[in-house]
Amino acid sequence: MNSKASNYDVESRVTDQHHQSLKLWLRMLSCSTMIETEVRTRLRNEFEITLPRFDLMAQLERHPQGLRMGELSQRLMVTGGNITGITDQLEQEKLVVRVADSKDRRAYSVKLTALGHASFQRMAAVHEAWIADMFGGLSSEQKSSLFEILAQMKVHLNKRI
Amino acid sequence: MNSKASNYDVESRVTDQHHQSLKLWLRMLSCSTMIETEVRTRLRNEFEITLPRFDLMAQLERHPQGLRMGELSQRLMVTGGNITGITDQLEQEKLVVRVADSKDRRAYSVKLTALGHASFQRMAAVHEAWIADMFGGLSSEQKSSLFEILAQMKVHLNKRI
DNA sequence: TATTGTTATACTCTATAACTATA
DNA sequence: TATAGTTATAGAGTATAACAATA
Repeated sequence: MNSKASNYDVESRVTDQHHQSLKLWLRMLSCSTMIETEVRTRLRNEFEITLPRFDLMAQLERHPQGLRMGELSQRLMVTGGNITGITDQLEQEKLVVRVADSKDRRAYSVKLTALGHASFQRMAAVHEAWIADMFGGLSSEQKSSLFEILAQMKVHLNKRI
Repeated sequence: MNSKASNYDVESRVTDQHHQSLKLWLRMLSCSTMIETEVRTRLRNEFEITLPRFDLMAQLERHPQGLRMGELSQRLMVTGGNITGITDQLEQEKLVVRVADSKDRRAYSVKLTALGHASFQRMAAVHEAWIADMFGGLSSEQKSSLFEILAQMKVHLNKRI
């Protein structure tokens, strides 16, 4: 085997691997975009809520003691100004409240109101059923396998991005 | 086994399945959002192009004979007005041209220019390397497996959405 | 009348940066 | 000074609907 042939093989394998990853990415993007678009549409049509507002409520549901604006900003991965806007809207609809922090007068804790909690429970149950239906084409084993692969993927992404 | 116990088991299995799907979806969304955000940022920083414009060029690269505005609208899954805007920008930069349709004077074919083709080739190679790197944490077998599972997923989604 | 594409407009989501109040 | 949050603004990205030209 001369070096030219060897180099060629290596390069062609690299290119094949590249193509495999690219095709995989396009397929993955297509699936998640379809689901996300559908979820956004249904949330709007059935509950008149946007996805970022739903996500903010989901965070508060998991943290009943409340979260500060800065924490919400980190968790939802958007800058502070946006959290102010989303929180304003939800507060206006009486779904969340800003509670003054007793120790730091610059800060607030945002909490779900009783109405917000009830409202989120109702939406979350329906939302979960939508997702279960959309993933219903996979066997339980396939879902587990997908879950594991994506876990590994995420670890790798956190190193590269 | 009485019917109450039996019902409870069924319900609990349903709920577990629901939770499994929901967790899976959140993980998948997180992975694809991370990749998509990173790709958008890099395209902007390194090539001063947005993702929709890159995607439109990718469609034209695959269809050298050109595509009509309506076809682009379908393929990119956005409404016509947006295609007009993206095409205007790309045409201004001499990357695409509108070619009058000889048979239907209402219609155009949009094609890549020589500059557009060369420019896309350069970007696509770098883009593909980014993706290969981001998926580099998975073995070839895991990628194949992910590819197959997503294929099945997509078939199912096309029935449900 | 129906279709192709354009224009006008508005809304959501996001980031950046200047700002206020407090630490 | 530094930090928590707000305000103001700008720019993607998208949809809807009215419109002109042509079929």
